[in-house]
Amino acid sequence: MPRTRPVQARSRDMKDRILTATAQVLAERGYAGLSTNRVAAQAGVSVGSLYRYFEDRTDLMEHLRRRVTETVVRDLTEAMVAAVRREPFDGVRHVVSTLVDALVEHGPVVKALLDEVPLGSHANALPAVEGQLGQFARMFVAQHAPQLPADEVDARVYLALGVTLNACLRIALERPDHLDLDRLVDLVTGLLVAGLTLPDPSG
Amino acid sequence: MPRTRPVQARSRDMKDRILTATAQVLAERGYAGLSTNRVAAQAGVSVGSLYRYFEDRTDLMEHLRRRVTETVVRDLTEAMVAAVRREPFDGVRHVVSTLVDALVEHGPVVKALLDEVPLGSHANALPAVEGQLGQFARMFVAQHAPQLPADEVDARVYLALGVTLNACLRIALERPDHLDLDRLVDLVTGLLVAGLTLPDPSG
Amino acid sequence: MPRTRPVQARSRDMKDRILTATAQVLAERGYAGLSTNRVAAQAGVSVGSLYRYFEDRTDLMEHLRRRVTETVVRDLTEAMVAAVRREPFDGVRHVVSTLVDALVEHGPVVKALLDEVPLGSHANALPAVEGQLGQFARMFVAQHAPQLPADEVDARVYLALGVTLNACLRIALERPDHLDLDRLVDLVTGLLVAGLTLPDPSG
Amino acid sequence: MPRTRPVQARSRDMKDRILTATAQVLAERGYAGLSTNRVAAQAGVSVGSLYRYFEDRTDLMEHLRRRVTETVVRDLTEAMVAAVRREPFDGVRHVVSTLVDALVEHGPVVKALLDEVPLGSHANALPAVEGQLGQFARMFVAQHAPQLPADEVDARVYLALGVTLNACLRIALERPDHLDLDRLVDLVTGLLVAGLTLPDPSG
DNA sequence: TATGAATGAGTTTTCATTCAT
DNA sequence: AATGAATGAAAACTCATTCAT
Repeated sequence: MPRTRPVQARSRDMKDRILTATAQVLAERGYAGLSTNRVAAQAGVSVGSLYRYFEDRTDLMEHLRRRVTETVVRDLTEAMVAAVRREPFDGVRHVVSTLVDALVEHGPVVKALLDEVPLGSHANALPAVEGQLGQFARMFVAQHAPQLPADEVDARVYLALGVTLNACLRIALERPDHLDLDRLVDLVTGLLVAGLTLPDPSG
Repeated sequence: MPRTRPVQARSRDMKDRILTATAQVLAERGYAGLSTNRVAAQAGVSVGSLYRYFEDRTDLMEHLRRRVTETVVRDLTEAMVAAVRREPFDGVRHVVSTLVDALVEHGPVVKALLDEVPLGSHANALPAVEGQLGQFARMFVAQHAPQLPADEVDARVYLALGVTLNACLRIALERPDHLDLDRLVDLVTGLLVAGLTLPDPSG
Repeated sequence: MPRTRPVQARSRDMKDRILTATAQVLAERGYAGLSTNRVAAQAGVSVGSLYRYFEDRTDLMEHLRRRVTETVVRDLTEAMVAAVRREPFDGVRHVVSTLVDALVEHGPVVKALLDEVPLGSHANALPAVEGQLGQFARMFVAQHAPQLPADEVDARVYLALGVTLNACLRIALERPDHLDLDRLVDLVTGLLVAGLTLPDPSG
Repeated sequence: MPRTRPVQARSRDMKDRILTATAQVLAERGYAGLSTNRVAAQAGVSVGSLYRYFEDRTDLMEHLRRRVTETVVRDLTEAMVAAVRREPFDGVRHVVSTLVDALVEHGPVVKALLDEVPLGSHANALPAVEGQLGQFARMFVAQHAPQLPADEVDARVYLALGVTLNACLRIALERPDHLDLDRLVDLVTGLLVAGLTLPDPSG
């Protein structure tokens, strides 16, 4: 019976520990208050170790992004599977609602990720999430508005992604108390469905 | 005939020069690469001068934001005035299109402004713009969907703002070449109109 | 009748104005809060002018010191003249009391002067005052302890100066409320008289 | 046999090195010429390191003060213990002499410490020393002038402290060559004894 | 592998001083 | 003479990154 686990496992532990610490520091002191030294301290690990497991401050953020993304994508995938068995509106609503929940859960980290992205529009702060959503949108269009030409679909999906992700972020991270979360989710759902399926408004 | 312009004019020049330099640095090296020294150098001015004209790094950003905001709001206001004389869809489209154009014009600065805001969703990086848009949305609802209850209006406007601003940002700053700008503007317009006027989807 | 006063007079006015402003700034914001720009502003004068009338920050302080010194020395001289007509103890007490009063009057400026002096012991922050006191001490010794040898007198005067000036500063600037000013002045007087006249303690 | 000393020892070395460098810079360029960068350079250490070992510029000065204070207080305590076994005058003289010696040893640092204190009278630049002296003065009064009322004792001790400390500083740091150190110590001793024990001069 | 002391370039900000007008 | 905009050296402090142990 080995007293030590295989190297890869321990390495995974360290990475996880450091990523978790990063998320904590982010939650407690914001992106501006993040420093590699602080992360290492929070993880109960030396800075040196942090640099053994991550190239770089950038690399660290990249991994954290990946980690969050993976969870959200997993949730989203599940929701998408469940969605196909429901009525169109209910299905979309389920996906939107799942996304909002996932974003709420990772609130501070997501915020930090957004701040870290040096781009104006933050839709692609979570590129994988966006990809997953895109897939869903395409499926939805194929099923409920099959008559749309390919480039029209591209344009609509492009917008729908940004709109949905941004709306969900707003709802998850900034919703004023007097607005009902469920109602907002309803509205986003309606918007998304309309945006994807409405006949060409300019036609 | 005086060889020197009045003090106030020169002072305005300096402020402008520094703000312009800030925008340039922002465009070239991003918000992370911005420093008071760099701005001063770019403006061909001493750091000391920068601090004569601006309280603070914060103050500098605030002024820059104001500068951009003012232009955009001015354009927007004009567009809103013109909009009331048109058909609903055309009016909205005009407003959206104007917003996109204004954002294109100030691209890099807007990006930097967005990055500077430590919030996840960047809808309110340009609060005045958002306010102006909100006003427009409320007017539109009052005119075309007067039957909606007050809190429903609140929720729809809240979402519409985020959605529109975000969509316009995406279009202005990140649009992939293969997507047609005008088509995207059409879509956003459609989305906005639908979002604001569609009968209660859950009802 | 000339509308303008002679140059020298106006120059004196400016100097005075600036020195007064310096004292004010000192009183309001302490030595650390003093800056040439601030002084100029307070005087309602440009920095340029300040540098026309004073070489230097140092020069400015030097002049301020001189100004305070002169007032204190004037008061002290008067007191000394009055002192010779009194009983020894009363005379000394009058001088000490006058010194304390003068220091109280110029409190903040004196403090700043002390802080500005790069020497540990502050006895000679006000060299002229010290000189004046020294003269008085020597007269007093000559009259009341004529038997002391010259070098003994030197030593006693040297100490008496420091002791007296320091004690008066303490009394004027730092006296805790529960200690009676008059009583402290009595004690200093006693100390001074004793220090100057007591027979050689080691002898 | 370990080639490296334990961490704590090395850490102590660094602190010491930096404090020593601080004292050197102080001695060479005065308090005004002190800067964290300069200290680090003098210590042959990076600024970063300085900030690893000291919170702050303030913290650095505080530690330096503590360091000096501790030595002086230690010497003083020893002297006080020895003093009780001697004749009154001899005992006091021993204490005074010890104080002067200690101040001579730490000359430049003490000067800087005095300059750092933003107060006019510098008696309490070394609060612990003053405290220690105060204790001694009270003991002395209790033993040799027990008839004095409490508030009179307060006033006398208050003055005695300032006077003694200031006189010792003068002797240690500024004594002109032609005055004999021992003679001055005698005089201060006499003054101190007289000041503490003389019957009420105003009575 | 892990550690964490050490580094030093870089940041924001202040202020004495100059000089063109 | 007077002005005050402009200067730029210098200060305190931070933090990503390295490397000897």
